[in-house]
Amino acid sequence: MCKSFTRRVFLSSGLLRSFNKISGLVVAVARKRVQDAVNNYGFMQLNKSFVSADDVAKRAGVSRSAVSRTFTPGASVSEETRQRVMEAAQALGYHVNQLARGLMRSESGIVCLVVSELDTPYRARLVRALTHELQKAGKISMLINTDRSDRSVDAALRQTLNYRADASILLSGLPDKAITRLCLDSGQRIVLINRDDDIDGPFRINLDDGQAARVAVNAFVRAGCRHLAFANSEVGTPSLMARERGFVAAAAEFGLEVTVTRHGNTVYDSGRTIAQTLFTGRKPPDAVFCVNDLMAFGLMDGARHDFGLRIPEDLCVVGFDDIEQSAWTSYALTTFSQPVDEIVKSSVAWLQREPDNDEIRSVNLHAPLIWRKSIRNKTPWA
Amino acid sequence: MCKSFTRRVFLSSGLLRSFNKISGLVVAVARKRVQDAVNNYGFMQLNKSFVSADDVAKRAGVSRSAVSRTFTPGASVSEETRQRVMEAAQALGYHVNQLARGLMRSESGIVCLVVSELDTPYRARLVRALTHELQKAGKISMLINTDRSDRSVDAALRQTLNYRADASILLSGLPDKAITRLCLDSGQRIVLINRDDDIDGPFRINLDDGQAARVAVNAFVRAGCRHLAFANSEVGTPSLMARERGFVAAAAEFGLEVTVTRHGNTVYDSGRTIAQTLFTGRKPPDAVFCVNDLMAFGLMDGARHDFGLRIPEDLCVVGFDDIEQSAWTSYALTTFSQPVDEIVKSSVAWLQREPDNDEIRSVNLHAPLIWRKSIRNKTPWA
DNA sequence: TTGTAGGCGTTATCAT
DNA sequence: ATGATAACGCCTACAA
Repeated sequence: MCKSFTRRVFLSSGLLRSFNKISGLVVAVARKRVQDAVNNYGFMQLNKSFVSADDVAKRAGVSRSAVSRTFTPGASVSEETRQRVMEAAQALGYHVNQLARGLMRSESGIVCLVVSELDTPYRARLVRALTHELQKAGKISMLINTDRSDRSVDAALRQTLNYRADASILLSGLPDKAITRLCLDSGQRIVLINRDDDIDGPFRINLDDGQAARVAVNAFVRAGCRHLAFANSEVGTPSLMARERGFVAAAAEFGLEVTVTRHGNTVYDSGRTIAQTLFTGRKPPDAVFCVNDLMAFGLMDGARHDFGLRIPEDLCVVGFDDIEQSAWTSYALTTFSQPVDEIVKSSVAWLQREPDNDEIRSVNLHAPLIWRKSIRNKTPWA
Repeated sequence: MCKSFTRRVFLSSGLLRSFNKISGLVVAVARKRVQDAVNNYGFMQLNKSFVSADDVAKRAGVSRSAVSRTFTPGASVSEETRQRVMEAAQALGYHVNQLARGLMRSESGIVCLVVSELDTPYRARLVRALTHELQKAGKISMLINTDRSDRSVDAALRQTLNYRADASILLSGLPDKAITRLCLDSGQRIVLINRDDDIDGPFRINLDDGQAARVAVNAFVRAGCRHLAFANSEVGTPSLMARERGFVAAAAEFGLEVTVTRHGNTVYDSGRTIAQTLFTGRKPPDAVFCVNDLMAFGLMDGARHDFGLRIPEDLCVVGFDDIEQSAWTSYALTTFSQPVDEIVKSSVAWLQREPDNDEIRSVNLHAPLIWRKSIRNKTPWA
């Protein structure tokens, strides 16, 4: 018999079974109710009804265990019973109840994605790729939005603990370090993307920001730029700061100074504001490395519209992320490409390893420079 | 005692309890192993260990039921026991196991978001807002990526059934109608956003596309445009087609013909391609309504760069969605705004209603026109 | 209000 | 290879 969750219409099957032992009459009544419901809703349209392994077992004439084994990859079942079970399952529309399975096994199959500002192009792309890859690996993703710093964030993160998530992937945001610890202690595997926290235990994925910054300086120098500037936000994420430090250091090797500006969030408007600051100053730059494509767009729009500068003739710009908009003709931004595929692949691969092999703990990926039209010399090293 | 899931290090507590009944000696051995593990991992750092309601009950000196009731909103517990339970729970770090709870209750607290092309700005914004609102409502979101039309999509959607999700919100993509039915029959509540499927049962949210199209025509006419065009993709989503039909119909009322073009997906490149077609034709338009902001950007870039057209002097453009980029200076696109907040609020509100009150089944929301600089007359009706 | 008992759907264990 | 049985952690009558 199928089980029904609906409270108003039927007796719950639990109750039904209890009655079963007491009196045949009551059972008959209960059956009638079910029949009525079936008539109301049409054939086999019971509200919120699920088929259990027990049902399948009965129909196939085997034990629950046989059913369980049929749906467990590494188990030993004879081909014949396997066939019969599958057939019965098909007919009844049976699917393993992951809630119950998760209760028994150590893994629930749930991976939780912790994200803030999901509508940022780069984040959205990453989440899209991650969910896809996780699905291919048979995992399901839970999305935790850490936008507001209310307590709702902590609550949500705790939720994933309550659902016994196997792992968490932290893309951004600032979940309390204590909660990260809690997840870790609960046996979750944790992946940190572009967040250089000093906690031990998670798998950390970072880009070689320093090297990228050096490449940017090189490109600018070869284009004949002399007045370098760096456009940063005030967010202060480790990876953002690494780009800044790297740029300043590499410029110093050429004997060049860098005008460093920081403003607001890492978004378009901040770039726009920085353009105002930079080009009204007494030493306007002829090259700007923006910590982010979004800021680069704002800076470019400001330079062009408010100051009539031509890019790349009067001003060279380099960004970071290579989001979709960078390829749009209005910007044609030369920028560093986030190796999204590599990030995703290595994350999921690590999640699938046995927790014992603790060799690798972090990975440093390379972000190649994508040449478009915001720097003068298209081929720097010919 | 805390329960441990790790297989390699400890005996499982289940085993431990069985032994408990057989021999005191074995128990002692098991305890010692646990102690060793504690020493290896540090204090209270057991691997994947969770506290159960039983543990809390023992510590608080009450029954399991009392603990359960304490964490069930509508239950009757005396203030005193409640206090003691909470205290014990705090000390032990107890959290309700939602997996087990979902097994008993009719609701799992899981809402599943079905999305394709998540990195589209509008989609990303919607998902961000949805997750936030759902979290506020105490729900947790599962993300289903329907990008590839492999069977992996169906598999993923089925997964949410297996996790007994309370509801699904379909933003896009083309999940098999049969599976939508399956979800419905399993008692899931379903919300359809901008997908005018003809299935009965789900809650449907749509925009008044026809009216928006009429407003667009009005705006063009008042700007003195005579040669109207409509830029569409070949995707053929109901809402996209509604905009097209509405635009053509409204133009007809003014005795104006519309050049309708459809190309590829609803993205930037398609707009670019359509610009080529439109402006090399023998009757180039002076006004284009793009079904989508992304296509509008492509069209604008094409018109400006490849044909030297000025916007809005030579060409007026209107888009749809009002994504972040529309406000960027390079585009300053006049466009219809997706009422994301209303969409999200009404979705979540409907999900929280009792399934019985079947009054409302669909909602039609208004998309206001946001005036920027891609149409000549800024104030059409003064 | 509280404790007891039984069941939710699954898997792991142990005999056979 | 198969079946019975005992967990997993929780909820909910029911009786006290």
